[in-house]
Amino acid sequence: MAQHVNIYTIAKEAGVSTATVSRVVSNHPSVRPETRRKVLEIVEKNGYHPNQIAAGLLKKKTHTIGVVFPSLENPFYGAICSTAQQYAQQMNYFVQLLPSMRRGGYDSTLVELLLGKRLDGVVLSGDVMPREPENARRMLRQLQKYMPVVVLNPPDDQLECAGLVLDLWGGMQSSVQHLYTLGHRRIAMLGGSVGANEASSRESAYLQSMRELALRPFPLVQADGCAEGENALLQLLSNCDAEQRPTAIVAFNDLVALGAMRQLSRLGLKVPDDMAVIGCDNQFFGPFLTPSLTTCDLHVNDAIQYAVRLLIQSEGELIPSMRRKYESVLMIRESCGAQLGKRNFCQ
Amino acid sequence: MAQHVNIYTIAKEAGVSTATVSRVVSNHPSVRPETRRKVLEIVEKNGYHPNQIAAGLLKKKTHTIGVVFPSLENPFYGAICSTAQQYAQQMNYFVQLLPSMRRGGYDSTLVELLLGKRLDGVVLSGDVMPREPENARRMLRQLQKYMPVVVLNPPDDQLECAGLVLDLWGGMQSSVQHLYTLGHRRIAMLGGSVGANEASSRESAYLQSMRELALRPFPLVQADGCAEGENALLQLLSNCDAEQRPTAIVAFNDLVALGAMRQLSRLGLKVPDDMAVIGCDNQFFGPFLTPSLTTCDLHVNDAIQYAVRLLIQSEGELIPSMRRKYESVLMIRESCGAQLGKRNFCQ
DNA sequence: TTGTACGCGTTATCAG
DNA sequence: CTGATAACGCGTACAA
Repeated sequence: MAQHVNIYTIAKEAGVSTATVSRVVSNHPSVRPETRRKVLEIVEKNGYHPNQIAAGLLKKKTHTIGVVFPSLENPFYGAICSTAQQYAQQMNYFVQLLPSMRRGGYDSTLVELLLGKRLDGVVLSGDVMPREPENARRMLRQLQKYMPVVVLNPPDDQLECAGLVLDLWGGMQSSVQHLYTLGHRRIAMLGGSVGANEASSRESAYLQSMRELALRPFPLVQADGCAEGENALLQLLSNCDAEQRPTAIVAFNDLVALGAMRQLSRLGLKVPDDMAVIGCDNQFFGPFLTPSLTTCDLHVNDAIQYAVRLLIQSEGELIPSMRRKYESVLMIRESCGAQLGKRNFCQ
Repeated sequence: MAQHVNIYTIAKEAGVSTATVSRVVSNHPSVRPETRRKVLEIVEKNGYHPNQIAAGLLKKKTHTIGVVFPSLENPFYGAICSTAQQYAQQMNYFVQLLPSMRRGGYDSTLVELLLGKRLDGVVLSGDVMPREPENARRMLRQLQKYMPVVVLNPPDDQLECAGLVLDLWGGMQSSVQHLYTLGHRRIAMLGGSVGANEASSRESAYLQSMRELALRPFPLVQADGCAEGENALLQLLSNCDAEQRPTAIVAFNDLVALGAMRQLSRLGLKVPDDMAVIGCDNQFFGPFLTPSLTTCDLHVNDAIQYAVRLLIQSEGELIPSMRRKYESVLMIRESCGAQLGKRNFCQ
């Protein structure tokens, strides 16, 4: 495979200095048109492509931001990468995908990795933070010593970082409240990952919301993803007799909701008549299910877009510690049974 | 924000040469244990993180492969990135996301970009190739002069490149054939993007399959994505009277199929009894719809995994021009009405 | 307007 | 086992 020609080759062949070649390829104005033309000709002839690695070494800028996520299997993180990509592109930046190595929290190798890459900034999606607050604090401090960081859903309010906070808590609360308003009294929560921060947030929101409404919460069933959602529903129903079974479920996310709905249809239970379902995330497929899925939009796109903007605008400087909250709004569709205009909301 | 310390600082403070520091941090065996210990101590104390950019400059290796795609909105490309990411990670490589700038084909700036980044290789997903064969050929030649390339679904058999070919043609054919076997005679194709290569492949497969079965093809309706699928179905039905309407549709992909199914349910038409539906792509949500979606698995994951492997194993050398085909298999579920064991296949 | 020369932070080579 | 030094390819003061 052909060797890349470098700036020296071009300079020599064009009979000018490397400085001039550099000026030509970076569109510096102060170069005689004729010289420019000649250099460009040689550049074209030899197929010269300036080495951005070398340039970056000197300029201390990679024009690249990293996005760290636990797994792209989950479309939630896929959407995050997608949004980050789109917005970065507008700003003439690039995105590098950085999976967290260990399931459930990153270790110090990730910090080494990120710092070694000299990225211009990094977005940490919430679930990649270490469990132990002490570790999280230490890693973040180490990282932020050298690199701008934005954390999506920081696990801890005390953590010194720029944190964008999705309202998972409020989303769960509105969902439960909405179902209550529709007349439901036996409301279950379905799914959640063991020990995940967001999960515990949603779970505690569920438990507290139920308590405030003087309702008895159902035991939580772990699940993430469609297949697990299918199983979790079965497990939920097998835990109680038919008379005491929930009349409504709030799923951990839209995937779990989808799995649950599938299982319900298999069992011959109609959504929303026999069982109301509310998801969480507002994934693309929600409006197109039958019945369409009531879910909670977390405005994660806004958050990611802001994250990317913060990182780029920081210009390599530390982003001051702060929190910015994003509102969650319930997207009321059919699966919750709130057929607007057909049914009395407060029956 | 703190400056990164460099290898000189460490060397001086540890009282050794930069060469020794380099050997220590890269685990070179020939260094006295005591020296190593001492250096590591200084490294730890000062928070030294070797600059991979600088290392890459010398080693001419970025440990990064690029994935070029038209848009991450479409989960098909999301899955591609995800798979590439996972497999690259196993081989200790990284993935950089590279959107094609222009809708419908990349221009020469993309080549400049890729070459400038000195990536270790690049996967071009099919739809990013230029329309005009002449341009495609030229860009690919330019790119492959310096960088290993694998093309997913190359638009042209003559194109000199390593091409992984998904069997979109065969997938469409099996779908039509399957519906025919189930007794359908009025089979429509729904969706496709204007001028896209894969699209035209599927479209021509549809037309030819219908011809071979002595059936009259329905006029093609453009669509991609769920929302467009919804509309396309309406358009399809409005083009013919009720007696002549199709009894089965093959969708351009699973997104279009989902949109179509939604619209059908809105119109009160039952899938598969009133209308059989087959998708294409085998997206994650298919098994969990009601009815579950019959679709065509293209083994795109296998292809991408192989692409990444090829690129990494090429070690920077040109990958010989070749074609490797991936089989497509029909995932028969409920939406086509072939309820196995319930209905006679060859009625 | 153009050229010289140095620095960016590593690693590899070669001599000791 | 260790050190000195030359690449790697580019940008940019500074001088001309």
